[in-house]
Amino acid sequence: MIYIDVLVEYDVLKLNRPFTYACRQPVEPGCRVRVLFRNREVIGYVTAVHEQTHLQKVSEVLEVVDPKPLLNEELSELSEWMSHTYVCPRISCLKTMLPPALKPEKTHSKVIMEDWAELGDPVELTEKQRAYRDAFEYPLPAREFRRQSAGLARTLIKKGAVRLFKKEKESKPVMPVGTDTNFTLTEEQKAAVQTIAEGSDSLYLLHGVTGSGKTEVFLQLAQKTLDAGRQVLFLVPEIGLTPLMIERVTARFGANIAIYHSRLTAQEKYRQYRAVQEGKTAIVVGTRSAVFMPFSKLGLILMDEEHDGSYKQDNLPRYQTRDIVRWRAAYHTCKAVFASATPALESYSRALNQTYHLVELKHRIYQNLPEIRLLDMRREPRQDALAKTLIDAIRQRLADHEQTILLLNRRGYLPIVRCAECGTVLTCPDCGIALTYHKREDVLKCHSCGRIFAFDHICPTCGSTHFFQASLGTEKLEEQVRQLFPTASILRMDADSTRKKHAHEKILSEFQAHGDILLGTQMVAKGLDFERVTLVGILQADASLARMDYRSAETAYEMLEQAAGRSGRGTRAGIVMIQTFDPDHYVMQAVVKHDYQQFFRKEMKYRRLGVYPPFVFLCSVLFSAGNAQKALQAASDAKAFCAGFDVIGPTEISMRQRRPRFRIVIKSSSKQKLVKMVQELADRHQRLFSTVSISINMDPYMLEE
DNA sequence: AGCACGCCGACT
DNA sequence: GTCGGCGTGCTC
Repeated sequence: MIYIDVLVEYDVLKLNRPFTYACRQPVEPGCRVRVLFRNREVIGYVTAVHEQTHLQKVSEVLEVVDPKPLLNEELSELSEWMSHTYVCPRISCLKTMLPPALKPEKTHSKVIMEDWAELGDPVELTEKQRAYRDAFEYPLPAREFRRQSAGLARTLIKKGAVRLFKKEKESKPVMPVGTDTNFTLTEEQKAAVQTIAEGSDSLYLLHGVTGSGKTEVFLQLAQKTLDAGRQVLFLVPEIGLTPLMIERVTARFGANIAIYHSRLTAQEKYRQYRAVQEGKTAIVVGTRSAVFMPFSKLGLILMDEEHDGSYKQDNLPRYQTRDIVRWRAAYHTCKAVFASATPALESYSRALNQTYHLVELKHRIYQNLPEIRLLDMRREPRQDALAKTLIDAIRQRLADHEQTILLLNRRGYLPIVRCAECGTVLTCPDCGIALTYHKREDVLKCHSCGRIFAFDHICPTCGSTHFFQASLGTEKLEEQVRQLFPTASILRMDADSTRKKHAHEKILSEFQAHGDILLGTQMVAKGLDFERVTLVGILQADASLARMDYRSAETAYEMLEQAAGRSGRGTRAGIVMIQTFDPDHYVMQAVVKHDYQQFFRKEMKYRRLGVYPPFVFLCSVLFSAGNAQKALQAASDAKAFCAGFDVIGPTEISMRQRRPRFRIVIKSSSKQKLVKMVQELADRHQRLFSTVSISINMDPYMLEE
C-alpha cells in the first residue's frame, strides 16, 4: 500500500493543497486518479507518492486513470511556478496546460481510437487467404486491410491469422509540403536575422513598423532553428485574423507544422498535442494556449504582436503569455523574440534597460508608411457619421478599383439605449451596467454577463415609447455607408458577424476577391494584409482616449497605428483618415508622425506621475459577496493588511451575478514582494472572510469597471 | 466547489 | 410542533 498526495479538480484557492489517499497499485506523480472526496466522486491529480502517512483516516483511490504521467517535468514545474506567481489554484493551471481530452475532470477521455490489424497466429490457410495476408505490411489500419476484400479479411481475422487491436487515431498530415522557396531579404531584414541568430542574448524585442517584413525575419530564424534540429513555437494573437501569415508559414515549412488554437475540436487538439510530444511536429503556430505545448527540444519562441491584449488570460489562471514565454525560454535555454510595431510599454522599457535586446525594422518593404490625416470633427462638414473629406476619398477609391477599410472604434462606446423623455438608460438588473441594443434581433444584451433581454420599447420609469441610440454601432454604420455607396460591395466584420466557425476567413476572402469597403470593429485593425487597400478611415477615434483606465492611451495608440498599418501595403501609396474631436492630443500627434518613441516618452511621463506600470507592478483583487457591507469590509481589511504598500481603493465596481463587488489595486516596485504580499493576503482572507469570494488578477491588463 | 450541519422565521 | 431559509465549516 502506498500513500499519494492528490489535488482535487475544483479550482478554488481554498482547496489548493494536497489530500492524502491510499493506493494499492503503483502510481506516478502526474497521473489522474478517481477518488471519493466528501463522499463525492472527483478526479484528482497525483502530486507526490509516499510510503507512509501520519493521518488516521485515509480513503482508498477508486481508480488510477492514467498509466503514465500527463505532463513532463518541465510543464509540471511550470504549473507550480504559475500557481505561485499568479496566486491561483495549481489545478487550474494544469487544466489550462492540458488539451481538453486530458483535462483532470475528463475521466472518460475523449480520445478516439481506431481498429488496427497486426499479424496473428500461424494457422492453416487456403492459398487465397495466405496471399491476401501476405499482401500487406503489418500493422496497418483495419480500414485499409479490409478495403480489397472485406470477406477475406473477415475470415483471416476469424481464424486468428490476423488480429485487431485498438490504437489512437493518428493525425493526418493535412498540410501541403513546402513550396515557397523564393525569398530575398532587405539589408535591414538580413541585419535583424543576423543579430538575433548570432547574438548571445536570449530575449529580443523586434520593433518593426507594419509592413517591414517581420514575417520573413521570423521564417528565416525558424529555418535556422529547424536546421539545428530543434522545435519552434510561433505565437499569434488570433488565428482567424492572420490567415495570410498561416499561409506563408505553411507554404514555407509544409508538413512539419501544427496549427493550434481554441477553435479546434478536442480530438484535433489532442492529435496536435501528441504529435508535438512525440517530436513529429517541428513548428507550432498557435494562439495563447499553444504556449503550453509539450516540446522536448524547443529552440526558438516567436511572439508576434506581443502587445496584444489576447495574450493575457482573463479567467483562471490569469496568466500573461509573455511570462510563460520567458520562463520556457530560460528552461530550454533558447531564444525568444517578442515582435510588434507598437510594443507594450512594459516590453519597450525592458528593451531600454537591456533586459531585452532591441532590434529595429524601420522601413517598409514596398512603400513608405501611409500618410495620416486628422479630420477635426469640430470643423469638418459631414454626412451622418462620415466627414465629407472621407466620403470623397472613398468615392475616389471606388473609381480607382482600390479598397477601403472603415474602422468603428467601439471600445468603451457601445450602443446604449436612452429614454428620450426622462433620460433613463436601460441597465442590467444583475450587473447594474448599461445594456446594449442589437437591432437585428431587436433585443438588449448585457456586455458584462451576456444575458439577453426582450426590448418592449416602453420606458420602465416614465412609460414613454421614445428611445434613441446614444452611439453608433457597426450595423448602423453599415446602413449609412450602403446609402452613400449603393453600388459598392460592402462587408461587415465584428463580433456578431464572425460568431460562426470560419466566418473570419470567409469575410476576408470575399473582401479580397471583390470587396470595395470592409467595415468593422477593432478586429479589422489587426494583421490584415490586402495590397489593394489604400484608404483606412477611423471613426470615433477619441472613444478609447476617454476611458478612465491607465492603459487607455496605450491601447488607443496601438489601435490607431495598427489600423494605419493596413493601408498601402502593396505597391500603391496608402492614406489614413482619423476622425477626431481632439487632434492636439499627444496620441494623435504621435500617430500622425508614426513616432512610437514620441508616444512612449509622453506616456511614460504620465505613468511615472500616476505611479503605474511599467514603473510598478499591479495586482487587482476583487471581493464579492451577497451584500455590499461584507464585501467592502473584506476589501478594507485587505487594504489595511497591505501595510507598506500603495493601495488604490476599495472601489465599488459593477455587480456580477447580483453580487456587489469591490476592488483594491496593490502596487509595488518589486514583483517578488507583491506576489508574497498577495499570497499572504489570500491566506488571511480565507481564514477570516470565508463568505466573501476573492478574485486575484496579477498584472491586470485592464481594470474592470 | 459542493454539501452537511445548524440555528432562526412562517406555515400545515 | 415542522419545513426550509442560508450562514458556517469541512473535505484525505
